[in-house]
Amino acid sequence: MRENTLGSLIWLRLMRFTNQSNQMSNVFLKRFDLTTAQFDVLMQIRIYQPLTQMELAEKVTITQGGISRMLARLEKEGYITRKLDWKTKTISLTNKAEKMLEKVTPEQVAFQSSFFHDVLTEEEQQTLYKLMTKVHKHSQKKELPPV
Amino acid sequence: MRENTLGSLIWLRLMRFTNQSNQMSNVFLKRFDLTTAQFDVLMQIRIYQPLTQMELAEKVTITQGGISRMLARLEKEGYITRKLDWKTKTISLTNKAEKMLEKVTPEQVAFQSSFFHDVLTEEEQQTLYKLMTKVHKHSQKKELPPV
DNA sequence: GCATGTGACTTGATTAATCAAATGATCAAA
DNA sequence: TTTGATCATTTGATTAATCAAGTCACATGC
Repeated sequence: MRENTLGSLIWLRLMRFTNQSNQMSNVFLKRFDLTTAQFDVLMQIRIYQPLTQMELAEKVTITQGGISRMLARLEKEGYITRKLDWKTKTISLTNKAEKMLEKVTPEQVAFQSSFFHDVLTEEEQQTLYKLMTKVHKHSQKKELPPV
Repeated sequence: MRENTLGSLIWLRLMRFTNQSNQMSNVFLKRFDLTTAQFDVLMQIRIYQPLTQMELAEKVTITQGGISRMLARLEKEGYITRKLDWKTKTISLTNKAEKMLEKVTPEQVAFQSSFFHDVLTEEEQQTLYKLMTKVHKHSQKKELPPV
């Protein structure tokens, strides 16, 4: 047990939980023909539109190549448009996507929330959010030690 | 903002954090020619060996197909052996893997822990662990609503 | 003892992510 | 007005995961 610090236990829990709940979310969203990643991207566009691909990639922690292909798929589905302004493509949602999100978002939000709402009190949720925010913000500043 | 319940904010934080720290962990482990997933699998084998592929797949929340290929890779690298007992393959670590883990584990554990240790007090870590354990255990029991 | 079932694992097809090299558009300077 | 520099995006190669169908060894019932 010497090696199992509290931190590594937390890490494992977080990984297992997100992995698993992500899979469940994919199953849940299949009825709308969406993946969790796609829903996430569409929501970010909804909030921040219009924005560039780089900004979007940054927000959802995916590579530029990844966002390029993902947006190509969403564009083919008719959920977004990309227009070339100056040298940058700005992304916006189509009406089709707005309508779809209006319907799907409450369900998906309820689904996500149920993971926490069912077992934690309001106060515990506040605490969890506060702690994870601290941890997340810290990790974004983190430098990897040199090889 | 109506739609952003506390739960969905937590969900997003967790996803972003694990996604990002997982990527960082992959970079960190590259020096040992390992991925985070491989390290995770090897650690589980170390703790629970000997065990079957099904049990292992269950533990690391991956499909049977996934674990089959992953173990094939680890076997080719000389980290594990699989022998056919009755109709089940039991997996164990090789000496090579034991030695490697002895060296890598403390570093990886320290790396994981640093995400939490640097910004949370011991007590806050305890709280975070307790809350995530509750949430995780609950999610494992969760049934998806029917389509 | 043959046929059928079952359980554990593998594999083919598909999907989606990564990295790194290529493309394409604008700007800046000679 | 061509040449190079820079920046955003795309694309080819590779890796790894999923699902579902396939294999293989043993068990069980007729």
